[in-house]
Amino acid sequence: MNNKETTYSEDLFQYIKVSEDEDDSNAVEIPCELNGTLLLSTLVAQFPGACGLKYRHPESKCIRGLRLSDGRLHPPTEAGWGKHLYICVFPKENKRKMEDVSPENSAAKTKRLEKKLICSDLICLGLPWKSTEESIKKYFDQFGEVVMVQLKKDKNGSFKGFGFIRFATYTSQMRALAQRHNIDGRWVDVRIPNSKEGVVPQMPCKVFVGRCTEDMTADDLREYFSKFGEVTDVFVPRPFRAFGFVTFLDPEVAQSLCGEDHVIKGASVSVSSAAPKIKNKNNQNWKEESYGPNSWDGNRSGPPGGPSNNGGNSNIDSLNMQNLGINPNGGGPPANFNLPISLVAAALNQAGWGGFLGGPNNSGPGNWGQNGPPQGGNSGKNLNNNGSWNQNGPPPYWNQGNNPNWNGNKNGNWNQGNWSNGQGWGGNSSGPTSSNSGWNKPQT
DNA sequence: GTTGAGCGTT
Repeated sequence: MNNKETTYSEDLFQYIKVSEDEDDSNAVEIPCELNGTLLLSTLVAQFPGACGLKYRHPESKCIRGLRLSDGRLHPPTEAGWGKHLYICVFPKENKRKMEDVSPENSAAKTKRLEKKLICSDLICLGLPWKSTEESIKKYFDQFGEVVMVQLKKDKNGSFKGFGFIRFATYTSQMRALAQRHNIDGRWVDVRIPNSKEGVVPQMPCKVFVGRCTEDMTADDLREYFSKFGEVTDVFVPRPFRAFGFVTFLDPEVAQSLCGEDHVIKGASVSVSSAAPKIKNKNNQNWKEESYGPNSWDGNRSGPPGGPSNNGGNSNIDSLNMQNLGINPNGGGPPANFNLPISLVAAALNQAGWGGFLGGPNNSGPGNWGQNGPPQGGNSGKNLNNNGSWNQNGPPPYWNQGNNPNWNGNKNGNWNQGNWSNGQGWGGNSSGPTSSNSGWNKPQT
């Protein structure tokens, strides 16, 4: 593909030795990419909080830093990585040992970590009654090492249906937060606990990709951007809108790409923050230019035929805060949102909330109620206190009227109509797909 | 014994 790949061809899948200091007894061998670079996300997966690499040059005896670009660390020379022991670089305020990530920190260390919290406990809501700490640990081990599971019980010792987990690494946590969870047939919400609001940094993982051409599919974007880091979601609106969204597992990868131009399928696309533009706080009309870096409107951001105006004030500042990494209310829509929730959901899902807002997005809803896809017909209680969907799902009008694309039936199930048939949300990887089946599955 | 929105005896 390029010269570097040729140059480093002997080093395909090469592992390099990385340690936190010059003592290599704790070194970890981590894999490089095909083109000879090392993804920062790969490094961070093993060394949470790491921001770079350095090594001691054998001749000069000096410490040399490695070049970091586009979320990738580059080998020190054209000859490749050599046999050096590479040493992690941590942000100055965050210099610490791996053990510090564990919850058993001293108070002083914990305080120092507050500036850049690596992991948080995560709350798991809606766990099956039959869950045990062992079974929950076993389930979440697929996302990375689970260092804590606490299932909450009442005074009688009976399980209350929720609990807390903690991963060893931020990457594992991100991975778990980035998708839905079906445990023993139940949809389980995994979220940052309310108690961690505003404490745990919620960096935006989603970028806006502008100047897309019509022949660029979600798969094209995924394939291209995967070389920078693990892609957890891609959204390409159809009909053609000349933009898309790509969500990375690692927010640092997302940030590193912002402001860059990239060539995909012979066309230059621009990558920028997915944070929505603020136009007019009052009377948001969700039309052209009112949202998104390059203009996109609320009408088309949801399935065609969805509600088209809001009829109320909105709290877009909160929305943007979320996109900018501020998490005022635990990841759900602002509690005082006055927009029709359908629009909010449609817009937010594309505005960078993919991993945290429930909705047709394979980042997965942390916030759908226990019944998974919304059930129709309710008395207006559509949001719980966190602004998440409750069991009743969105308002009845999602399922009524002349909006066949929102739902082909009125019984409130999302498993029919066009959610998965190529219209509206369907037809791209952001809608309910086989990889996130369960949109169709009622929960008891 | 049943149940299904929530936020943790640290």
